[in-house]
Amino acid sequence: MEIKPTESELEILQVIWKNGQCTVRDVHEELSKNKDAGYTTTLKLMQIMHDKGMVERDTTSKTHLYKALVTREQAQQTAIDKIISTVFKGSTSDLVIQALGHHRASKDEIDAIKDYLKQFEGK
Amino acid sequence: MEIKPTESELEILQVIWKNGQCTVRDVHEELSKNKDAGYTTTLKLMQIMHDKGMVERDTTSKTHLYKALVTREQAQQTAIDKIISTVFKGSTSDLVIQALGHHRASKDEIDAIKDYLKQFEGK
DNA sequence: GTACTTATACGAATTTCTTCGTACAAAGAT
DNA sequence: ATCTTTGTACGAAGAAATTCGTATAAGTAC
Repeated sequence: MEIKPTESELEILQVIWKNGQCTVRDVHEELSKNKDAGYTTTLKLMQIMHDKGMVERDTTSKTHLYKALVTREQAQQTAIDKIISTVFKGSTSDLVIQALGHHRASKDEIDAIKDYLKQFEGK
Repeated sequence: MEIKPTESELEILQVIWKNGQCTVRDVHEELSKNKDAGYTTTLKLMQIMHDKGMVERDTTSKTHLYKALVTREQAQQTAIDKIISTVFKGSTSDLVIQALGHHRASKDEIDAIKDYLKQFEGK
């Protein structure tokens, strides 16, 4: 099964990922901070996401509760796969170096990466 | 100015980046290997890209020659920016670690990254 | 020169994504 | 009980991206 959230769906997923579970209103309030769209727009999108199997919902009470079925990790993986193949000629290291070059990471982040790389030492 | 090639535009840019310059037919032949679309579809897309200023073309002879105006590096940067903000909560190191985790890089690649990180040593 | 192939131009249909209006049901307030 | 608020459902308009058909001009082969 394909996991390819659209731009708007990703915005919504971010909110759900952060909160664990959300009502349409929760999501809408959050999105309203940065852009303005009508409430029913958010509702409709979330319904479509449900149709696509991206989220599940608890309809016990009138106000439905949504949870993500697509994990952030899955979405990350899909996103990375896509850009590695479309703009990085398949090269992971190109991606890594480009990422580090333009988004100056903090010392902690650099350290985390160095630690991570240590596991490849002996190989 | 915004640089945001669509999915199809990226496929085309890849071919142009690889070859330096291309005719519509060059691009179309290449794309045909992996997907099937009509020749005029590719043509139309390239014309649109030209309208958008993504490519330039030499129309001296009947068969036009296209070159990219958007560089691969620009596209890479745009792509990274986007996924860092949409799925990586703004964390560059998360992206790097996730990338390294799932796309096992070769030893050379790992070394390249380590070298790259050395420049942050003293800081 | 005539027929055939190869190009570009471009309008328009299709598809996908986004946005919104309207209808209506349920819950809450008075 | 009725009015107001808050919620879902859903059709459909709008916008953006993709696809293709047809017209037509420029080369190529004979």
